[in-house]
Amino acid sequence: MTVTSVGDLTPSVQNYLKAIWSLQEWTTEPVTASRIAERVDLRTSTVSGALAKLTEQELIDHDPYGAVELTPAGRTLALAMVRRHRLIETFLVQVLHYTWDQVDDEAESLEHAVSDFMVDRIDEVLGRPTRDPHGDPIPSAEGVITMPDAVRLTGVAAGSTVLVERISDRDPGLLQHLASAGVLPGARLAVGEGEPYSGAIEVRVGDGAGVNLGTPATDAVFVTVLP
Amino acid sequence: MTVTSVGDLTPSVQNYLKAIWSLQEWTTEPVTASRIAERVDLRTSTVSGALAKLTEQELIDHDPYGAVELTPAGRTLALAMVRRHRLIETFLVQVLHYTWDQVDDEAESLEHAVSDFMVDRIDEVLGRPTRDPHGDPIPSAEGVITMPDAVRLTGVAAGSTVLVERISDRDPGLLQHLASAGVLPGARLAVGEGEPYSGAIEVRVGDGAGVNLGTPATDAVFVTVLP
DNA sequence: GGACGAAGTTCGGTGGACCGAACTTCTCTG
DNA sequence: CAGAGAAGTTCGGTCCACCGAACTTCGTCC
Repeated sequence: MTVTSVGDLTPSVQNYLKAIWSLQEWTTEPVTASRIAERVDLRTSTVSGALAKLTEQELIDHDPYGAVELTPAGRTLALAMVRRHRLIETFLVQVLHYTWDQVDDEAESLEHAVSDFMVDRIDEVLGRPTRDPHGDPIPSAEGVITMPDAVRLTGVAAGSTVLVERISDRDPGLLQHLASAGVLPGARLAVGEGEPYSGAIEVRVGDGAGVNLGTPATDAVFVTVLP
Repeated sequence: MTVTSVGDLTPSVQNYLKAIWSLQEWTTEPVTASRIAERVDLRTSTVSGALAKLTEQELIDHDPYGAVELTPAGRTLALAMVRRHRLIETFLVQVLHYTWDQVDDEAESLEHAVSDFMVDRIDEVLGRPTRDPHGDPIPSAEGVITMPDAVRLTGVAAGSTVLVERISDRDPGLLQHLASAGVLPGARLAVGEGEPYSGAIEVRVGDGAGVNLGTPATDAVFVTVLP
């Protein structure tokens, strides 16, 4: 009795799967119960119980005290949730004129309520987009996702010119700050030195003025280095 | 500690309030526990318990074995849910190109997930509509609703010309049938005789061909009689 | 006015999702 | 290599929403 549609899952299960997938989207750090708990904002005791059920439903592999991994079935469902989330975000921005720092919360609740039919309609109306407003890739209806090979701005050498691929943070304040500085997906940045030992980087957007970005910000910005 | 926003209510409470309001939108029949149960598709024992809680929250007036009535606070919240529902339906039709028989189920789940902010955005994008795709009036953000004074097609005398104001049914099959016959809000109908004692009515839409409508259909169609 | 059936209520029980507190396991460090 | 602290698990308990079965109330009709 394998689950085939994400609509058959409870909202809570949908959330766990998406959280687990997200936690390993951009790193290879093992996914642990406490990291999941932090992500979904629940106690570890709650998560621990949930992991047992997910294991039983064969959506994850998890041996006690060990790391969590999605099974193929779990991954497929998680990607369906990620697809929902990112399509909804894109829709909110393009059709309802949300700003990109407003979409996450709204998408978080809508993603559990929309039907597969509606997801497809949204996809169609938007012209089957491949990136969401943060630059994140949108999985296809078949569950295929192609990750841009981007690096964190934090590690980029001074003097480089880079293209912003995606902004990973969910904090609206930081997103607003980056947006007002012009650091958006698709922007071209000239990377300079920061104040020595400050951990900050000086960045010029297009041909505009320079901005100083500290590590919280540079960690959130993923770029490809241009030749 | 009076509730002010519909978002503070549980989905279940939201449903009860909307159901109670809907049950007295077009009739003055007393709203009873069993009618509510039928509407929300739950057992009367469940509804009975729920009514006790709603009473305690001062959203309804209900003395045991008696009829149910919304308090002013309950009515305001119910109207907010009706507003959500009808705006979402309109949005699904106009923006996502749903047909009018597809919108009800989708709106039913979305209405619990959207934020007040999103409701307002939808309202704005649609140009602050006053009727939904079925012709039902949409309450304003302030909770004002103006009912068209329409009558059921069932009672209209042969020979009249009428304007379709609204279609009240939620059965997709009936809605499709009426739509394909051209019986839509805004349509002009010439009402004729039906087969004697059949309970049916012959109706001509615009200048098209005639259709026979039985009572299930004519009961669902609300019209104003033109001079 | 009494009895019957329909409508409504009460009550015990279920399942999901969550919590805090107590306990176990793991890991790292002295 | 022992033990402390962090991470993870277990367990009892809560709340919500629902159900079925048993019971009560109401209206009506003979």
